[in-house]
Amino acid sequence: MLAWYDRHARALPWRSPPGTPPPDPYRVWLSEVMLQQTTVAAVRTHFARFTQRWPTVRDLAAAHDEAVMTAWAGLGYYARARNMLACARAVVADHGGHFPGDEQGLLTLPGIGRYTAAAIAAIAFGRRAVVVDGNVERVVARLFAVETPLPAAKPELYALTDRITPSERPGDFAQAMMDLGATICTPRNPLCALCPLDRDCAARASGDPARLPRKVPKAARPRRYGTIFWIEHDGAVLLVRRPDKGLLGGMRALPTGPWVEADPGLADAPAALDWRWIGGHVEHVFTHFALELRVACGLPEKGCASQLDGEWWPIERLDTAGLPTVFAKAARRAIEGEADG
DNA sequence: AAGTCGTGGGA
DNA sequence: TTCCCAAGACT
Repeated sequence: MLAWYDRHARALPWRSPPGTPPPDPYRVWLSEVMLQQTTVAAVRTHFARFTQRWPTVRDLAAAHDEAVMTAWAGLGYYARARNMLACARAVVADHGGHFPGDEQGLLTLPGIGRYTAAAIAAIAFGRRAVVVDGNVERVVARLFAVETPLPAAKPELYALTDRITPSERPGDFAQAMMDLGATICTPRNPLCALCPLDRDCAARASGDPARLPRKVPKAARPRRYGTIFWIEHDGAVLLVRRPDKGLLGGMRALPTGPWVEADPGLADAPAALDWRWIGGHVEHVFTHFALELRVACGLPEKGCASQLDGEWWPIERLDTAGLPTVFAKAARRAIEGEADG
């Protein structure tokens, strides 16, 4: 694996080349948190934005919550941003501005679980650690032809990964396994002819490696309905801040009621206005439900507008508000809908 | 310990 | 279109 990695490692902004000294732990940590359940392509821009604006963990710890949440907007899983900020502040307050170098210490920090602690320990500190992400699970399930379906197979896959993890260059080994999973041992149509583990792979020998890992079927995704309230006054639109806990927690948002099983219409309107429906609707898919939104447009009088709770944000600069994608879609729909009449 | 938590891209 | 998936953590 290490020989393969020396030749085929992906060059990524948060990495050092194979066999060279490890990168700054701050950059390793930042990239690992961003990469949780998120594609490399999506992380690139946000990683550059964060490291340019906050070059050290002390800079990030001193940042305003709002600035960090805005910079994170669009990446998804917003609890990561809140945990990331809490983690940076804990590193400064409790660890003198230096990340702990061992898994046990890393695990005590917010947003760092078993995978991330192992990855940081191996990649940033050269510690031997068992690094198991989705890629590694797939590679190892095939290598040993593990028939147990996920997620029940996780302990078994962890033990098998432990067995093949070397003490030398543990960070490069972990990244090699992940690169292999991302580029060769892919979920569908693995490129076995290019794989350095070709002759050792039990699934390859069986003739149908893509069959593994087995997985338990997922439940169907329910559909929910909601209304977005586009409240416009004097070239600005009313934005609110969502509560810290729960879906899209802590993010700036357009006013909306609960998202429920049947179309709520104007039931949760934040004010008694002469609402006008924008044509069409907005479709957005979350992890565990699909959402269908209609947009209601209201134009308050001056006296009424000043009483509404929230921020009046200039519509021309709405792209700087740090809206999660679902609200950015709704805003687009509202602006287009108004233009259509 | 199953459910919660985003988003965009590829097949 | 629809489904699946991507360097998981937290409760």
